[in-house]
Amino acid sequence: MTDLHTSDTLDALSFAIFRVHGALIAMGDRIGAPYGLTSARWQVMGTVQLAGQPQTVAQIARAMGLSRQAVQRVMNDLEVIGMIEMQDNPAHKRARLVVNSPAGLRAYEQIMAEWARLSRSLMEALPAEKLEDSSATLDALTRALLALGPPPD
Amino acid sequence: MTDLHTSDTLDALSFAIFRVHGALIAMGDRIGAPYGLTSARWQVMGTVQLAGQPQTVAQIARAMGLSRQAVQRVMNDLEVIGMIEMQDNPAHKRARLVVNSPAGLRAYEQIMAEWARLSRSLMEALPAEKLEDSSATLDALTRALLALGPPPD
DNA sequence: CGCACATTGACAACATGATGTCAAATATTG
DNA sequence: CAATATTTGACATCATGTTGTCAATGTGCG
Repeated sequence: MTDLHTSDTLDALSFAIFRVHGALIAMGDRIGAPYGLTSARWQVMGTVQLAGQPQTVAQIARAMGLSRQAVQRVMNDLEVIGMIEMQDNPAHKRARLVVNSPAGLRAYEQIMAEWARLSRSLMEALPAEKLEDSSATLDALTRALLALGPPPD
Repeated sequence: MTDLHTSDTLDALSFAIFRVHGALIAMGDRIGAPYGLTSARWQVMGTVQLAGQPQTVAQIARAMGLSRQAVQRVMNDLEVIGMIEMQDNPAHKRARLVVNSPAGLRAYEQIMAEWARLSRSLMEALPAEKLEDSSATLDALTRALLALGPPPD
């Protein structure tokens, strides 16, 4: 009857992406809550940690694929609650460098430990191969979407 | 050295989900823009349309996996710009029924036509089978996440 | 029937992200 | 070296989503 080779599959995948995105954010908020952190906040801290050295806000934003301003605001909040610290940048008077504070690092590590526990639970039900295939497919879709409509800035 | 069977794959998939979610939203905003609509707005309209009959805001929210309040606000905006209309609900004095207005339906259909065009482009580069597999995997992940931490409300 | 319970719309406060603008700092180029 | 372009932080505005609360409306059960 209807043409099963057109957009139905992509519609379904889009729906699935929206739903799983929401579920991931909710889970991230839950495991960060005991430390006063949210998904957005500890993801930023994770990007700082992953870099291995102090980063500027703009560098972190690029690594996360977010706007500079969005990361800047989260970072300001994190500094207020003492989770990160700003260091002077010898190479740039305005662009200070972000590092996780000792307290921030402790919180982040506990969150990562909890996330690792949850990951193991989740992966008991989901074959690693399927997750890897999905990653590859979603990345390909992302590239195709960006190719059709490049983001500004 | 490190255990490659733990959370790395899920970490990578999570990143991929965040990125593709952002790219989908951006694309949806682009194709809705000529009609004064955004991703969120025409997705709500699409959910109304898909239902096949007038829906309450709460029904639409449940179908989309969003909070009642988020959908309500978007719906109010859509009513202001004449894209949807509210009908009295004989079964409930407060919970009026939403339908797409003639103008709203025209806009939605044009957006869907454009989305179908884009879908076909995208699917030329992405095998339908991989998209279907991803949908299934993401849905399984969503269910597993919800099982670990049921959403409130 | 009548009362506890769930659903619903309305409103408020907040978190997150995008976008736009400006001035300062830095990089590039002629 | 000097003019121009880019990068960056700061600030504002807006769209979207969450959570919480309240009163109005329905539902179901004794």
